[in-house]
Amino acid sequence: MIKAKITDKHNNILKEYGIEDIDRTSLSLLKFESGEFILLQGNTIAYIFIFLNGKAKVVFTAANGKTLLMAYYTEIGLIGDAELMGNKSVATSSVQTITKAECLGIPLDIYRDYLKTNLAFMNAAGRELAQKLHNSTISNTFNILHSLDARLCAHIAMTNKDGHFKEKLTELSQIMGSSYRHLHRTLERLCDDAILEKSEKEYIIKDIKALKLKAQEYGQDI
Amino acid sequence: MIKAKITDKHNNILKEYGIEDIDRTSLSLLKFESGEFILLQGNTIAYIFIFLNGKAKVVFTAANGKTLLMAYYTEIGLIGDAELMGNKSVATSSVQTITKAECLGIPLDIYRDYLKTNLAFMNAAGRELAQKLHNSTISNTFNILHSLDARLCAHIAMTNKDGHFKEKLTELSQIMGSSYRHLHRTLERLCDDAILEKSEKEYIIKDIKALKLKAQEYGQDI
DNA sequence: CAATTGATATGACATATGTCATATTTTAAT
DNA sequence: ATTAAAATATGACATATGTCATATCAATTG
Repeated sequence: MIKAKITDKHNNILKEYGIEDIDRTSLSLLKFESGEFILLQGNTIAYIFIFLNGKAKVVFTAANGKTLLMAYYTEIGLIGDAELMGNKSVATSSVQTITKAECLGIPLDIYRDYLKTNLAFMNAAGRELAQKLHNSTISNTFNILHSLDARLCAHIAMTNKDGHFKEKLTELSQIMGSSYRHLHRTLERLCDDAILEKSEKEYIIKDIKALKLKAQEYGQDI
Repeated sequence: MIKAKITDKHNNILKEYGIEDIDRTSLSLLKFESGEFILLQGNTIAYIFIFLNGKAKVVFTAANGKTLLMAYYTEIGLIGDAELMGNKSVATSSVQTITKAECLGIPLDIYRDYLKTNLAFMNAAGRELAQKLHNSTISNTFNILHSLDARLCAHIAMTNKDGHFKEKLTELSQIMGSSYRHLHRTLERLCDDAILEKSEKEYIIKDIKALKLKAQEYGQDI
């Protein structure tokens, strides 16, 4: 992750969150490579982030050590808001980029009190938190009602990089909450159905329409 | 549901939410019988509620019409906060009592703006919303990692009324996201294992320890 | 290069869960 | 009380998913 200076084009974003009068020199534009962690569950949170662009996944590590996929960031949104609002100093989940991504970082040592006494910000953060709760509900519903097949298709569609799908399957089975064996079987079937095609080192998405159809109305983001 | 007047003993609760200076005569103490709906998904929300006592379940109706169990209210907490914070005028889920329950009702036509410009309330509501999101995450994780058996035990333990378990099984299978057939099989097995016992019209909880053990760390409430 | 480890691949079998059919019982309506 | 509708109960079978064993392949290290 490298730090850069924020520019005037970020002004309207800050304004959306009601924090346009914040000191620009105390903010950072953070550029993450694919695979980097923006938040790591259990670690102290030093910044609240405004996710700007790219894609990231939210994963939660359960008490038994299993790590599960919870949500994605694909649009502008807050990271760390749940912890700020909940008065938690450590991250309650992890956020890991799956493409290059950019965030604005707002240092909490300076601005925690400012944010929590800023009505416009509290309203914006509350609105996002409500949306995240709703997304979590939708996701929960989807998980209960659908098979790995559908969840996997949703994941592949979401993480789609120009028609290629390449992830470490051992890890993927973990975050999808399935066994490696079953994940592999399910991928095999998607190949049999000509939705995917296996090449040497990755899967090619051959039928994105069918993929999205199987993923159905799994319309969660952020 | 019957309305009653609030009393001085509610003052400290109002204070916890930073709304102790609200006009008492505009508030109602609402008493619900078991099975009544405090919120009905899709209906306009006229009040934000402070759940005081009793037990209630949060259920969500998906696009396909299936209704699923999301959470419980067992302690003091807000109902309708997600909609208020998310600027939704209609309920995004339903809340139905499973015992007698009491709520304070704060009429939104009068107090919506007041609440959203009240920093203490916004902080309290934000804190609760963050907690609900976290509970939803825990619940989601539990659902992915565990079988109906464990989820059912958690539900029976949660709704336990002095050792008796009596619910409409067709409806229960719906909200647990399982088929009736499988729910019945699972209850049968709990009887085989002497955790439940079937009597004429209900199940008796014979081994609450074993029940809670199977339900594991499903520690979600509100 | 050999050896070890992690990742991928696959068969065999067990358990979880869904679907369908169908019978019985209970509840509600006439 | 009679009938219709809803709820309960259960068998049979199919599909989803997990566990275990094992083989191959790739990457890493000494």
